[in-house]
Amino acid sequence: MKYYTATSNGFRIKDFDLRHTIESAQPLTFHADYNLAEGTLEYAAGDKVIRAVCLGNSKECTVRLHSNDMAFAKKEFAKRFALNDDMERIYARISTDQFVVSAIERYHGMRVTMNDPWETTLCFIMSQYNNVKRIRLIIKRFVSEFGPEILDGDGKTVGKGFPSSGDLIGRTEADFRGCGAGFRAKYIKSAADYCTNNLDLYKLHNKSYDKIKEELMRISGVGDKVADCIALMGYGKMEAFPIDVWVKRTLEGVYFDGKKKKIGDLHRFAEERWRPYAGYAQQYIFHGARNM
DNA sequence: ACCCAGGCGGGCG
DNA sequence: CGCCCGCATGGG
Repeated sequence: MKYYTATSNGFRIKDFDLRHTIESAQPLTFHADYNLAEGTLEYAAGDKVIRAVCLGNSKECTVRLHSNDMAFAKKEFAKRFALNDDMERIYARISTDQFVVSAIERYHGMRVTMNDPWETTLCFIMSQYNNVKRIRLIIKRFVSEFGPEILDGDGKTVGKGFPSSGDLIGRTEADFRGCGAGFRAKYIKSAADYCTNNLDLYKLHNKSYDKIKEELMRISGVGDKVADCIALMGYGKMEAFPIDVWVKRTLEGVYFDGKKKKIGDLHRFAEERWRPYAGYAQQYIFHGARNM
């Protein structure tokens, strides 16, 4: 049973909502350009620019892709937007109470995206003690300042790619501060060096959630919460349940009568309640909480 | 003007 | 261990 079908230049997809996915503050959405009125999206992936138009509704929609490498674009889009996720099964599992059910109703079709591990790492280091609007501003500056040029077939520049860790080697903390990274600049510098020379993020995919998190937390500037975000949105580890201020406040308010709980206790609660899709529950709780 | 933002590392008891 | 503090910067 497939939840989407490929067409010559795109997909027909069930239970997919581009808008809610883009607005839910995931790595791709920090640098992609999205036009709500037109339903259009443009983003860089690898050394390509991909454009997409989404028509229809969250139950059933059509995505038309534009790219000079359609095979790559289809593969990238399907992976990035988690088109293989069985949303009916996921919704059935995490619909444990009215709070989650109403969040699913409001944001039906929102996906937990699968992003490049380094892209995810940089984005979430940038997210600490920051707000979504400003994260977007800073990440876009990083792309335009440090990202490699993307060329079309005729050698003309059509955009900038997301800067790899190697692209940041040779840049200084001051360069990153110049983009508005602030006190996070030292973490970015350290992480770029570490991920270029000491830790290959692209060799962790087949490792366990625990092992991946342990490796990620060796990066300066990556703690428990950011590591969970990377495990979830960079490696697709659904047992990851990032607990930020929004999620913590919401869990305490909805499930613990407003009483303060320890992060560890909340992790155990979420794991028990929503496994193996705790990550999806988190994304709906987070997005729901932020929009109240 | 003042306050806060998808936390983290470091220092302290 | 747990707790508390400072941290750069742009927008409300």
